[in-house]
Amino acid sequence: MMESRHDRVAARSRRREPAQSTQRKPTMSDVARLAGVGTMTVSRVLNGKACVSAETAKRVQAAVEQLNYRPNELARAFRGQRSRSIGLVIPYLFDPFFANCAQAVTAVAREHAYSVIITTSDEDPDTEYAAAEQMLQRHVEGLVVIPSRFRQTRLTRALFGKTPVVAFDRPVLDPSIDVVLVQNTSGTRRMVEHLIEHGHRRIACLGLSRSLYTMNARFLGYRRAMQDAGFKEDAALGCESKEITLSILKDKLYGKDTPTAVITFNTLVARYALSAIAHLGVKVPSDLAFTGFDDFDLAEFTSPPLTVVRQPAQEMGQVAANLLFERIARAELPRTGNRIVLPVEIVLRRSCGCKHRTPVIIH
Amino acid sequence: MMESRHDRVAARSRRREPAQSTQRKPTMSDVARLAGVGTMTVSRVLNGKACVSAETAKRVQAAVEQLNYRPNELARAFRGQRSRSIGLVIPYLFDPFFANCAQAVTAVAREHAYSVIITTSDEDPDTEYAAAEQMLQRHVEGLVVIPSRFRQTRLTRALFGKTPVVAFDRPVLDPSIDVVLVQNTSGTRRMVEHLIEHGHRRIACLGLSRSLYTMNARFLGYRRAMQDAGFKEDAALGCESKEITLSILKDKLYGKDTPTAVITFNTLVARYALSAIAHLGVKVPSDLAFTGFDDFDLAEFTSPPLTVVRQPAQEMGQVAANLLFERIARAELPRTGNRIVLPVEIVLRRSCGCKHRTPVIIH
DNA sequence: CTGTTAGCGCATTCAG
DNA sequence: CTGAATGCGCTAACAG
Repeated sequence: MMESRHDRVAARSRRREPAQSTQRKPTMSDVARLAGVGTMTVSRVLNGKACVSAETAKRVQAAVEQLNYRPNELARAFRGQRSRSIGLVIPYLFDPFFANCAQAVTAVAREHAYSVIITTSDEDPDTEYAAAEQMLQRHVEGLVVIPSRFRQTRLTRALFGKTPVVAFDRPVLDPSIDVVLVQNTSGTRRMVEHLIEHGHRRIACLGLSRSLYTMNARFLGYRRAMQDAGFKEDAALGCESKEITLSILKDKLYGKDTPTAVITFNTLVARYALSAIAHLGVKVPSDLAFTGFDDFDLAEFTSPPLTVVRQPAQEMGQVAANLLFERIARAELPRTGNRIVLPVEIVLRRSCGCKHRTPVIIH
Repeated sequence: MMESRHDRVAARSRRREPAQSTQRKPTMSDVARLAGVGTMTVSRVLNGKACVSAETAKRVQAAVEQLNYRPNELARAFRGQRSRSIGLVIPYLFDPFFANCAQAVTAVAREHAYSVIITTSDEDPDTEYAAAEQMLQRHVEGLVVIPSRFRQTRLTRALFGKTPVVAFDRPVLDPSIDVVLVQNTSGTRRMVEHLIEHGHRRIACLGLSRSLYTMNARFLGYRRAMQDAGFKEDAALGCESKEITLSILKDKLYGKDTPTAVITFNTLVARYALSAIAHLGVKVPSDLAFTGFDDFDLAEFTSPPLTVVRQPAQEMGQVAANLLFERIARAELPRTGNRIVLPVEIVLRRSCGCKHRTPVIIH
């Protein structure tokens, strides 16, 4: 029985001998052998540790080139407890707003020479949870996430242990987690106030469920502005589809107390509403002033150009990612996380009733 | 000296003893100890190998739950030579077209329980190359990539070795790499033919450099249609900015042989052109018929609604990812790769001169 | 059905 | 300044 084991070992060594030109990727010891040094020396050269003579360093470099050696990041991460990767969890990628956030995060990660593992949660808390868990199992060094529905998200500090997490666009319940937001409430309020300055009194808002943090925050801004002005709220927060939105809008516009202005709470709902408005033959802004939350590339070319609250998507992703890398560098978790709120801009085009030939931006 | 080593080892064992409630994540041997079995048994249970009695399996499960054990994916990947991850390299994420592609890829990956490492190349061959190399070092099992400029991309089979790669949206030079494309040329040709049917003879095209595969392919479709009809080409393929596009369009529209119709080759250029057209006060479609390549969410709400060639972004990502997973499963590389071309649709709205109240889609 | 042994490729000890 | 030994957590290959 000793025999058989010996044989195996021998076979193994034999297999390893060539180490060259076979399909197997070269390892550090291949490099070491070729350079006539120990593996540690190679490791040191690769990691730029000073304590290697220029002489040997050069020999090692040469061997690396010759073998076209590339360190196995997997082994390195496994051994060194540092995976040089972060996780990114967002609801969707087909929403340009989220995509812009993601772009910023990947850009920051690249600056730090980190990889990004990305997953879409589809706004589903379970998918989100599974994604986070999966990333943790991959030992990401940190996580940037746009949490799904506020009250339902299963993301907690307990799950993450000592892995830093930054939430953005929407907060999580756990106050020890950093969060980066935009001025949802005040942005919306200012937009509604602008509508009021145009002389509107009956202003409707259109959005999705208030169980989404941003929807609720924007609704609160709307409510605040309306209450301050002493006007009556007119909210429809179930615009889940083009059809539903059409029927909601039809009811409103053909009913009594017809609104003379609306604000939509995101681009998706704006699209549904625009579609309904076109269908109903309503003229914007003469019959109905139209405003939205979240700018988009072609907002200037809709008819009429849309007045919107613009949120800094890229900046938000960037700030969130930078915050995460700070945490990673510091390697200590705060009792209570940061809460950063980024300013929004009001972009006045013509759908609100303004006559500007080019957009006017208010900070 | 034997002493000292012995001491170290002893210290180590001691440190390991508790294995409980400390910060350290539980390992398989923690589970094994708790369940009173060997680590292999735990491994087998976790990987669903049948050869474990239901009895022990249950004990192991219980131990896993109790310790809240999660396997270390890094170790697993390192050991098993299977990282269960793929790489995704795309030019940008802020372009909705690319973002949609990415969304589809991540969705397919999730179905396969694979992670996705994402990087944006910014259309830069060097960044792209570095990204690919980085992913290879992380031992992704495959790569899905939208290559940067055709002739410059440094992505080659040699770089990838036996790791499968699927290119999409744009091909690579290496014919052994699978590629998924859309009907760029014929789509554009059909669109131009439609313009011709509307009675246009002087049709200009606006795009970016032909060094981008898609630009060139679309230009070829334009050229083909114009030549077939016996009309003169009028191409401007340097629309790199809003300003440049404005000056190009101004020259064209105020010059002689004024075009009566244009086709833009992507959404970015469409935006530049739309801006210029608004600036110049040109009426669409009466003064100038307008068409584009690549549909977008709000194309219906521009003024007038835009007629475009619609390309199946999500489907392309999906097909590419599925192809990759096939290759991964098969574990053998083909001499010559697949070349899949997906059909596009012509979406007739009103900017081309059609009077449709709702879009008409031609397959 | 279950346990033992060994090693994936690297970097952290420690000893020269 | 350099090298040898050791083990990260897991699983393939065997041995019982």
